[in-house]
Amino acid sequence: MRSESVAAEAVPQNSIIEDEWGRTHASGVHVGGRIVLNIWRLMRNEVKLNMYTAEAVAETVLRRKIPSLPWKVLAKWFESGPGRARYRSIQYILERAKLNLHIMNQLDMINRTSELARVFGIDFFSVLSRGSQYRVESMLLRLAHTQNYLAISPGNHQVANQPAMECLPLVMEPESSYYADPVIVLDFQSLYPSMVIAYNLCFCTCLGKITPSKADTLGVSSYTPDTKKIRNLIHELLYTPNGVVYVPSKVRKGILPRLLEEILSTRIMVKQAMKKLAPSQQVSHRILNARQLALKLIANVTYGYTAAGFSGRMPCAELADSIVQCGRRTLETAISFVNSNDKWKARVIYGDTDSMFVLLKGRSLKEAFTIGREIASAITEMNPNPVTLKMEKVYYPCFLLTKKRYVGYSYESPDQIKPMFDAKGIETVRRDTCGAVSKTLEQSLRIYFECPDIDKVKKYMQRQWTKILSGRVSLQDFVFAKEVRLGTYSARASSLPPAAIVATKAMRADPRAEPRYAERIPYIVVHGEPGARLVDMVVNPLELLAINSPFRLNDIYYIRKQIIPTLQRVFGLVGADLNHWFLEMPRPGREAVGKRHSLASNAQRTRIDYYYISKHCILCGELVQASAHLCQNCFKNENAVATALTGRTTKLEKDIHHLAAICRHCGGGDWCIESGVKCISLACSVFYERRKVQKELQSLSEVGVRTELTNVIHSSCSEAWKYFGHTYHSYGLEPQCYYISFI
DNA sequence: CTATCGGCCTAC
DNA sequence: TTAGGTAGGCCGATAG
Repeated sequence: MRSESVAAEAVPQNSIIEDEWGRTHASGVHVGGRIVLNIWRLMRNEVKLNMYTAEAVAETVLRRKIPSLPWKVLAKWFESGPGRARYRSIQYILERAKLNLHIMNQLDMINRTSELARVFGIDFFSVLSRGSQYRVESMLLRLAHTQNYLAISPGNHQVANQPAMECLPLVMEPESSYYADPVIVLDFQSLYPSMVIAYNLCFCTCLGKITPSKADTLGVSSYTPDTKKIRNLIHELLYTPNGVVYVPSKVRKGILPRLLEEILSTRIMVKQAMKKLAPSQQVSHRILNARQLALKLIANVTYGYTAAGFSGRMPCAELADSIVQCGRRTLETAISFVNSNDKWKARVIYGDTDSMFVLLKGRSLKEAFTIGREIASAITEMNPNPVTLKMEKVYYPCFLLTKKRYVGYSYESPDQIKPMFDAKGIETVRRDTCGAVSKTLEQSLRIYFECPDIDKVKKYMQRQWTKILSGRVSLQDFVFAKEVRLGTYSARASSLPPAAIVATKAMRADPRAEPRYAERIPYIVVHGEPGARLVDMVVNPLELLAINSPFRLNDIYYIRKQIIPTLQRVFGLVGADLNHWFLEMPRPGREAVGKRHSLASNAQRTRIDYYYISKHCILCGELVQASAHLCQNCFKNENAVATALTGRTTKLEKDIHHLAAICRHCGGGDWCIESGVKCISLACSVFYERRKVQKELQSLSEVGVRTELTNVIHSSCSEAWKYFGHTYHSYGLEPQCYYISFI
């Protein structure tokens, strides 16, 4: 999203000094007396997307497709003088400007931001422009004043010299496996705020470390505890597992516990108020929901404030350690309680910071819910207020892969009929893989969860690989998009990351293509010369989508480096060997001619695929030599060729007509001032489909007149065909469509 | 082939 | 002047 201002007039940009912070945080547009919102930056926090172009945001937020026209086309239209074309170019820009308002409206940004401002007690723009420390301080300071505390902030050197934090949250190493039995997931609700309240942990209740170390500091200030006095009173004090002592609340109630108590109890009140609302009171419901979310947010970042060692204004390592260590002890106690309680015959198989995964071997879903509730209330009972263990869900079945990575079918109540597909940390929820990986992974997991028969997964995957190898796929599923931060990359590294390579290449052609800091730049992997590194094989998707592109999708890279390793990590746990599945797979075109290949020759074939450009006969799908359109058999049968070509061409022309009609309606405008649709939105599936059909049509039109010539020349130069486009040109041939793909 | 590092993204 | 944290997995590249 390039134009993001909600501003009438902008001062020249060079009058503002753009420093590092401005580059990474500001909007780039400054208007006196106005608040300028960078909607692109706002959207990054609002919705989780692969790319944040206006088209992508409009599609998810507004459920509306909008066109993306190249600047070149717009400029040409505008310069064509008064008339329909110029009108269209202006209308296009106006539509984009209005889009900003629609998006802001749809997401209720202004009201929600205002609500945050009210809850935290800060001004509107600070909600968006400043960090969470500011919010915590705002609330903390206000409360501290009522208790007659005076706030004095430490200096930079004091913050820098504070002792390092020593305590770590508990992250269990899971028993990586497939679990066919119910696994209940229990969470401590707001664990860290609960610890602060339950144990009265605060800056103002901390007496320091009782086990004397070299420390003559507490947090950022110099302080030496009177250990003798403290030891004498130890039975009246609170002693946390990291060796720090706090006064109990009856002696002095801490500011932090008081603040968090108010936040949590207010949140409960707000949630109760929400339940009482009539269905017609939607506006009030939205406001109350925004309010309770704001309260949850502030409760959760309060711990971060005490632990903000790098950037913090008032961190306290001992306090932060106490919070972490109390939390850890709470979880560890709960885990060993479950493990040692024979009546449940349960075993904790994983836990992270505040959560517990409990395996109930041989039990039913219903029994799991009963036992889960028993465990939750038993452990809540064991702990001081307001510590609460809640049964979140039951996985049935699930895979635990590694720390922070798991996936399962989840049930939130015993009467739930249809389970939810719930994945954490794996490729289905990550944005550093492409659609081909996340979709095949999710689908094969669903297949396996529905019926744990690995053969079904195998069949499914082999079908997908066949589709990929024969090009019957949308290139949209092969686009990676990763954040690029130019200027932050290590000078010692041999090359930039792939997305940065593509970005800098675009900047060489046009300096205005410089990406925003942390903009997600799309790229796609194409075939390269033998031994090429990944960074040598990445291009802008538009380069591959161009009608006369010399590039070919590196299907083997996607299968062998992306899809297989990802699925292997999951299904390897149930004995699958994905590489073997791939090698024994019937190859595209092979079935058609009834040939069977041994494993060895398939392995060899795979290597050849990797190094040499090959493609498929447009009629039977048989693998053919680079840029030949037909296999030998089809080539010989002239009549069949003529009939097939005519039929295929007619169908494709119908397809392209249909697709163009969709594109004409997109955005409510007719963009066909010239012939052909000009939109190049990488967020739009229709664009990929349109290019695919166009490419095939073009090569079909060529095949009739060029077949003979192409076959002759290419049988003689196939050895030289190693350096894709370059060699091709040296033979005086127009680069044709290499990406023919259908069966 | 293994160890290590930089980069990216996620869980909590 | 601005700026919550740590743990942790995995890819790709390079050095040994």
